[in-house]
Order: sequence, then structure tokens, then C-alpha cells
Amino acid sequence: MSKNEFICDCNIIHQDIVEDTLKKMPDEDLFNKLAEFFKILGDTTRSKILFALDKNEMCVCDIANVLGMSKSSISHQLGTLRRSGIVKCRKQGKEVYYMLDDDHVKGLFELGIEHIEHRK
Amino acid sequence: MSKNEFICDCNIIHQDIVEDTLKKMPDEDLFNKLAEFFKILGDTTRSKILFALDKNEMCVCDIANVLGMSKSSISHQLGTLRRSGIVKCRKQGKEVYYMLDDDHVKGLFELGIEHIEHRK
DNA sequence: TTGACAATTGAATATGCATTCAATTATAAT
DNA sequence: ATTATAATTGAATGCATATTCAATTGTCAA
Repeated sequence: MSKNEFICDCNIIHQDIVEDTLKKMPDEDLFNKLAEFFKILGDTTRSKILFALDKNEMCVCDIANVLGMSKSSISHQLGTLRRSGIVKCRKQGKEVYYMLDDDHVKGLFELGIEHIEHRK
Repeated sequence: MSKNEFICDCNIIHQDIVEDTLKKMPDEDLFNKLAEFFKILGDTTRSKILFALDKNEMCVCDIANVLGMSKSSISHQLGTLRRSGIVKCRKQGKEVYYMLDDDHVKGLFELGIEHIEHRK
């Protein structure tokens, strides 16, 4: 690989390091999925919903009341969480009960909280 | 708490569940910080940078070349990562070398990947 | 079957933010 | 001192998306 193939206007490129790193990088696809997943957790409303569902299975109306938000916005977010495979639901009469569908969520929250504590 | 204090237009509120959940919810502040942290990870460029820095400490120019992006955009993202306490840097001459500054990042990636695998 | 209600859905709005571009800072070399 | 260069910074642009509002769907009760 010649130096002018690089996209940068720098002279001091550490070509060996760059190539070694490139060799170890996973596919674009993995990063897209990973970022997509973390983006889901990166919203206050959604993280509250997940935290709440970790405590109790609840219907949409209950979740809306816990968060103090409209049923519509909660339902939109539950749709997002459902499509991501993070929550699942069960219909009973007119109500729909939601619950967590991923064991990793709790672990992720714990690591996230550790990071926050670490930064004080 | 009387029923009309609830924000919702539902009749079938499970008041006991809602109150129990509310009692167990952490402060608003924690959710803001947690979401802010996950939002950082929830971007393809930033997650690539973190993955790359886990392999090798690198200067801005090297990172830009690994990702195939401009130095400017990388620098902006490094600023974000630095302000969040996820990476740190070391200046040497004209160059600035970046490295990870959080042990939790690797664990988070692993859990994230597990989630992705789990959904297949 | 009709009315009431829980939940979902689609469109519109507004807000946040990633990248680009241009200008600036800091350091090294001549 | 002056020039070249690595990196940072600020403003502008364009895109993604959270919430709201209105309308609709599906289910139960009378």
C-alpha cells in the first residue's frame, strides 16, 4: 500500500500500526448493528422503560404512568424496543403487557453505572 | 394517591404495580447520565474508534486512515469521547496519541455483541 | 350490534447531532 | 522569525428521530 492511497493529508502516518489495526477490525456490518443497539439504550425514555420492566411486567398504561408520559409516545418507544428484540409482549384482553426479552440489558446497565461512578 | 392524579386516560391502572415500580426507580439524573453514555457508544464512527483504540494507541491521523474519514470529523468525535471520559490522550510533538480510558468499554462491546448474536 | 376503551399507527413538527468546510492554534524545522 | 504541518475549533448544513396530535384497530361489555 503506497502512502498516497491514504485519505489523509499527513506525512507522519504510522503505516504498520494502521495496517495492523485495519486487519483486526470487524466488518462494517457488526459496527452498524452494535451502534444501532447502543442507540436504543441511549435514550432517557427507553432506558427508563427498560429499568421499569426489569422491576415489573406492565401494560402500556402503567408504563406511561410510571414515566409520567403519554400512552402514544410510550407505545412508539415500545415498538422500537420490540423490533430490536429487547422487550416482548403478551396480549390479555384489551391490554398488552410488556416484559424484558434480553438478559444482557441488566448487565449493560450495571456496566454503564460503573462507568458513571468511575468518572466522579 | 387518587386515580385522577395519573396522567393517563385509562381506567385499568394497576395502582399497586405502578407505585411499587415508582418506588424502585432511580433518580432522573442517573437515567440522563446512563442514556448520555450509551448514546456515545451508539454511533458507528465512535464505536469504530473505540474498537480501534482497543487494538492500538494511535494519533488522530492514523485513526482517520483506519476509518477512512477526515481528520476533522475524527477529532470532533475524539473530543466527545474525551469529554465523556472514555478515551484519554497524550501529546508528543505535533501529534496527539489517543488511548482508551475505561475498562468497561470492552465488556460493553462483548455484551452488545452477545445481544446481536442472540437475535439471529 | 353498538359504544367504550386500550393500544397502535402515520404524519407533522421540532430538536439534536454528525460531518463538512474554513479558520485557528501549537509545535517543529529551517 | 518564518514556514509547514498535526490537530482543534466554530459555524453551517443536512439527516435522524422523539413527541404530539389525530385517526384507526381490536377487544370487551351491554
